[in-house]
Amino acid sequence: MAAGSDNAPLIAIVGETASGKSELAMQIAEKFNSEIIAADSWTVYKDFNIGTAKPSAQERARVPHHLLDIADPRKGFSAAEYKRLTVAASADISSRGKLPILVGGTGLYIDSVLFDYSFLPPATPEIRVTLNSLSIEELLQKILEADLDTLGLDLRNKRRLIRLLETNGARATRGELRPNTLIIGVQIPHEKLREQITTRVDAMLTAGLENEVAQLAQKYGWNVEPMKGIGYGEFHDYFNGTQSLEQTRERVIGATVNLAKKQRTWFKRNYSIHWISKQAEVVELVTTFLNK
RNA sequence: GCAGGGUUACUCAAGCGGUCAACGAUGGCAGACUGUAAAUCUGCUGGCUUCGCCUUCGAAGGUUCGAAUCCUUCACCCUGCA
Repeated sequence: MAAGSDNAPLIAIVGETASGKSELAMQIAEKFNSEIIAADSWTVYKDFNIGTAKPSAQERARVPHHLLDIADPRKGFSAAEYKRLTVAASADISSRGKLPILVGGTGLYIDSVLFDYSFLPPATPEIRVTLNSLSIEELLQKILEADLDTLGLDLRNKRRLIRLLETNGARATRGELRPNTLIIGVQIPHEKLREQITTRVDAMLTAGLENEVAQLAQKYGWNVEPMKGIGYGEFHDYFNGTQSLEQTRERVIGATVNLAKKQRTWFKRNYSIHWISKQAEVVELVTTFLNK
């Protein structure tokens, strides 16, 4: 069966960071003979463990997890690669008679799979470097000269302009929601989320986040992509001595809260999500879905 | 007690007679989003019956056609001399 035409049942559990979706997914997975596919742009990187809240070895022993530790921090990663690997993993899980559960908070990655995004060819590094050095005005000038259609494009977002030039004006497309898919959204009150984020950041610090960051900085330097992520980048000033550990902690918490907000905004526009607040509802939803 | 500096919207901070409901930053809210997405970008952020009106720039008076901007007094804070 071609990966793209795989129509076996698929469940996606989405939500803000620290909303409790991972634990929920574990329970559903154990109950329904499933395997989990992480839908997270940071847990794909190997060696970045504590700060990304990556599932532990014990959790992975309880339920098989896919798409973790598959990217080299030095090389970066992309949504297109994510889609390809996830579609394949999902088909593989289904072919073994198990239920794939997509779990995560990276909206673009999730939607790329659920709505069959058609990614355009990747950029060539040399061209990107060149385009990156240009100003927005210069990029617009080039777009004008190439007579590319800018309809609906955010002309103030440099990355979008560069991408338009790279694809020579081609636009990617988005399909309908994948058939036989159940999307569950975990939502909790803002106040409670903030509490859980604080608790989780403190747990990360207790688990040795500082030490992990120090080692990763040593191994990869501060410029690799995942090093700029929440829970890592904030430590740069701390190791420089210009910021206390408490200030670092607060910055990490603040950045996480902001991330949660952005995630909420992304998921809000997806009307196919079944938002739930109690776990009991989920078992019922999944049961009904599978018996259809 | 004398001399000088300060008091601006949630916070920080510009403004120094009209173009000021008041630059900017942070914070907050909302949104966009297809090969960097924990990224990148956008809008709003005194009140309201929102092409306009109302109430603001420590307080109260005053000068002026017109004041956050000038003058007087008062309150509080900081600095130097006592």
